Amino acid sequence: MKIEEILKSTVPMDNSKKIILNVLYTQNVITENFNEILKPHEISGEQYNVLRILRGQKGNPANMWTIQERMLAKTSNTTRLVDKLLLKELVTRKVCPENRRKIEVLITQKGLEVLAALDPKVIAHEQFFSKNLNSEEIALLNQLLEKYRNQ
Amino acid sequence: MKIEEILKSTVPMDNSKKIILNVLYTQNVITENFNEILKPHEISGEQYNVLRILRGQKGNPANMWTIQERMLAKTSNTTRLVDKLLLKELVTRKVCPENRRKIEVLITQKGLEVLAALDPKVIAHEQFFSKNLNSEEIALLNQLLEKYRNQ
DNA sequence: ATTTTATAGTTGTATATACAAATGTGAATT
DNA sequence: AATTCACATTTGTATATACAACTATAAAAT
Repeated sequence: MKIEEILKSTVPMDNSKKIILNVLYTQNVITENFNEILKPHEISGEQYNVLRILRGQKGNPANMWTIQERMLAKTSNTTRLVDKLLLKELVTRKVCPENRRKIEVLITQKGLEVLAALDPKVIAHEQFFSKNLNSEEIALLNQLLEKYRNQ
Repeated sequence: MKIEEILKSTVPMDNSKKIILNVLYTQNVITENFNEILKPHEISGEQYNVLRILRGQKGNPANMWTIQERMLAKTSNTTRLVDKLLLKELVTRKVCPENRRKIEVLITQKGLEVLAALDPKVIAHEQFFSKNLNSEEIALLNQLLEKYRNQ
């Protein structure tokens, strides 16, 4: 459905405005859908994001700054996100012995199992949304988004 | 910048996953930039959204449901958003005389003035992001996003 | 007329987010 | 060695969001 119909706009919209609304609305649709997938596993989207970053470390610990810079929303409070994951025993944290200001965060076996259970659902989620586009269109959409935000 | 560089991904990513990350990240960039514009006017993005809907009513009152269905994020608590706008005297609310369950919300002169002050900044914001695309690419990006989320 | 069902909005509560200030540690300067 | 500066993370606090339960009103059914 076109964005004007969704938002029941009565006046015609500039294409530049439409992109903003389309990006914001598409993000909402994706996020709501993804939250449904996460709900039975009792983790939030941001917590999932942290777990993915930690798995990507392949056994190396990540400190708070490393996690922060790899996250989508840089404004998140990483300390508290890690606190929540710690309570669920999905990560461990300890002070770095070389530099006691730093914290070493690692994903646990339990954390890896949660991700493994989610993996097929996440792939299905990604493909669900792109199934209406052919591979050229998918590549083109990525290029246009990257070009769009390149200031 | 490409999304893999931004998120410092070490492994190559599927294009379907990239779209998700590109949409989420682009939304973050747009929203952060827009919040900077709103900050001096002391309203949030959601509050701005409600004011725009009310101005679009052209003098007709909007009830809570009408506001809700025209908002980007349908999960927002419209009552409390309107409460905040009421405190700032940007809207009025009264019980609908025909159906006392309904609430009639109207934008005030002060609300219209806030929007009027923001209008040029909002247009500049929209055009700032699309300046790297030509008009065909802008139209194409809208089409692809609409096709993408069409399930 | 009374009860049931549907509609419209509000409130409670728990959790999340935003942003600034504070804390603790290490490195550099005097 | 003491002071200053930079770095890494945490904490406080105010605001926002999510979701369910609740209240009030209207319409429909008995």
